[in-house]
Amino acid sequence: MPASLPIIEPDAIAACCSPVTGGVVTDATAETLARMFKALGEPTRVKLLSLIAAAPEGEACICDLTEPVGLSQPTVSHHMKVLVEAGLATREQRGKWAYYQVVPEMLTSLAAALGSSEK
Amino acid sequence: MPASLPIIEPDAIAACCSPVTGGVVTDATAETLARMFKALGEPTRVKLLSLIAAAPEGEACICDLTEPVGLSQPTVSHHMKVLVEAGLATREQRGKWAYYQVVPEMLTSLAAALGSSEK
DNA sequence: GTCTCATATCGACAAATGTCAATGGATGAG
DNA sequence: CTCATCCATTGACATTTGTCGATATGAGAC
Repeated sequence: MPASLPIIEPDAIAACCSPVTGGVVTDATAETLARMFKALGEPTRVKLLSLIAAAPEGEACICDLTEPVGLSQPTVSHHMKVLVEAGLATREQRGKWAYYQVVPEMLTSLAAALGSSEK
Repeated sequence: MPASLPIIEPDAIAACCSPVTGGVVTDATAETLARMFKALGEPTRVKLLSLIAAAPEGEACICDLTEPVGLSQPTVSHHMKVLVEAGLATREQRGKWAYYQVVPEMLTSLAAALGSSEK
């Protein structure tokens, strides 16, 4: 990709995205939602999010993650970048380590976009 | 793909999938969730689901969908197949038309897998 | 039966994606 | 300073994916 897409901000969905089943979504909304769903569309990334959420303090570095998922360090780093760019995780550099956390508000926003058309 | 994957049944997640943020998910759970998220990982398919949900009677045929999404009939048919195989939509043949509906339970199950780690 | 219409499938193609080995940067220890 | 460690980036490759035109299937209408 020529220039990577802007990172989706935590409040992007709450503002932009009407629920999928509550009227036809705009193209922009479909695009935004799809970007986040696509990030969740790989088993490895689902597991990575799960691992981070379950880790002590709710954070983990790359070195904590490579062994559980059984992939190389560059590959895990790549997956984490995808998750961060989708707004589903954050990255914080502390010393030599990069600590990743999940963004729960983003997950709940996504959940809202899926299910909030209850009648 | 040599043989297409089995269609995910509506109650598959409720049984299999612990919430992503509520402990480390199994490989099987990550796989199942990722299959459904991947189906939602295309703007076109998000819009298709939205269009069907918003259609009268909550159903639509391919011919109703091609014009709104601006894609060819084979392409729309392909996308709908993906959604059906992910368990997010159903297909019912009535006369010459194939009527598609969304599976709301699947969406709510997915939402539950995303957000049900509230504390 | 034939003909038409709605849809699915096939074949092809370009683009995107997941993966790794090798390399590059940055940080802290000595 | 040098060295080791953690991570990101690069380049390469095979696989997957989205798209279309062409064709096949299947269900009425006649």
